[in-house]
Amino acid sequence: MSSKKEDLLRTSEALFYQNGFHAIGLKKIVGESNIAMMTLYNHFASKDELIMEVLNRRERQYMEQLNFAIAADPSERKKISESIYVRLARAHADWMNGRAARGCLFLRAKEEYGEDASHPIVQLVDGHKERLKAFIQSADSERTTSEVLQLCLLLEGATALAESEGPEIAARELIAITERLFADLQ
Amino acid sequence: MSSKKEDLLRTSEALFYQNGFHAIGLKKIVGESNIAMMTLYNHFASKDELIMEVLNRRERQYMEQLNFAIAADPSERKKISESIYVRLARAHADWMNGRAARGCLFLRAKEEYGEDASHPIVQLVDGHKERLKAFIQSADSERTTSEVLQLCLLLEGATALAESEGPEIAARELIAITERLFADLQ
DNA sequence: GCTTTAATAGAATGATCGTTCTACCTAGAG
DNA sequence: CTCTAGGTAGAACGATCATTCTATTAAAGC
Repeated sequence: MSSKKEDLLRTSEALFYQNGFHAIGLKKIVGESNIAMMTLYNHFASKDELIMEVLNRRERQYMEQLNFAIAADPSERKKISESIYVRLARAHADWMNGRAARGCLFLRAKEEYGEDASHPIVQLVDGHKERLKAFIQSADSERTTSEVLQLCLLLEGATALAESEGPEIAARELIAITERLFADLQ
Repeated sequence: MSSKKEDLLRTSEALFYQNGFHAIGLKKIVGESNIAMMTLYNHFASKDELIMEVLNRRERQYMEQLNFAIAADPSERKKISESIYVRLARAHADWMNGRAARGCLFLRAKEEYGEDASHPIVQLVDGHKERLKAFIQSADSERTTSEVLQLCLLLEGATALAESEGPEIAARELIAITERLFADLQ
């Protein structure tokens, strides 16, 4: 991938997250990305398509982080017995900790473009949430559908709480709750 | 209060919640409100001030609902022993159940106007979250600060989960978690 | 009846929006 | 050297934004 396109995507994600999708203009985005307007339109047909690529990239990175967390790590014997849900919560906490706390970028996209449910951005977000549920379900098949939804509720709640309390506090409470609710089964 | 102003505030809240603050224009708002543009500017100095009045109204209504839930109801003897946190969770579930599921309007406002932290809208939202914490703390003084934050996390999580799963499912899981975590103390 | 107040429709303003166009430049491949 | 592909700056487009102005109307208080 062109390094210009890389710059554009990274900068776009930061600016969308910081300002919102409608609030930020393409002029500011290409300015901060140090590219020309036509370079953006050479890579993406429209602002909507840029947004969707940003979201797809972000989903890939987030899922990678969750996936890494549940992949067995032989060097960490004592944590191996930790429940899978607690490990997922820790991975989500790690995700939050390095970043600005401005909510879930996917939900924010759905909120801004959701006036009609058939909008491609909305469908992308709905797909993301479905894939996340399916991933959690498959990560621990012993858990019920209700437990899957409860972990989703906790992860979303931590992301939202971080917006007012900061990521560290939100992460701490997320892990505390997850440990009480989803301690190891055996 | 003028009935035109009432109409305007009610319509504005619905449109802001449905579309987002930047995404909806004042032309559409006055159109749907059946008022003239100058009537809006007769009541509010700017769009920002309209937004802040909408948010203040919403906070008043939400807090009223929470307050009603913990006020002792002598006709409901069997529920009187229910923990205060569970009753707050039920009140939040009731709040969600009648409404469209588009997240927390306060956090959305902060997300859209939060590029600088001194923006009046951001300060209003921060104040709202602080007041909510203080209310929960004072509603059950036996609980620790950490437990206050945990209930906040659950309420925020339910609001977010409702955006993908619907309010009924989110409400059900919120109450299930709250009952497990915060059953009555005695 | 007269005055004041609030509301009206609609145009105007200047800014910014997403998108497109033009004309020029640069670097690497053949 | 020449060709090509991708990048450049900057203007232009029509649409929409928040805000203001104008001129008119309807109702209520004295």
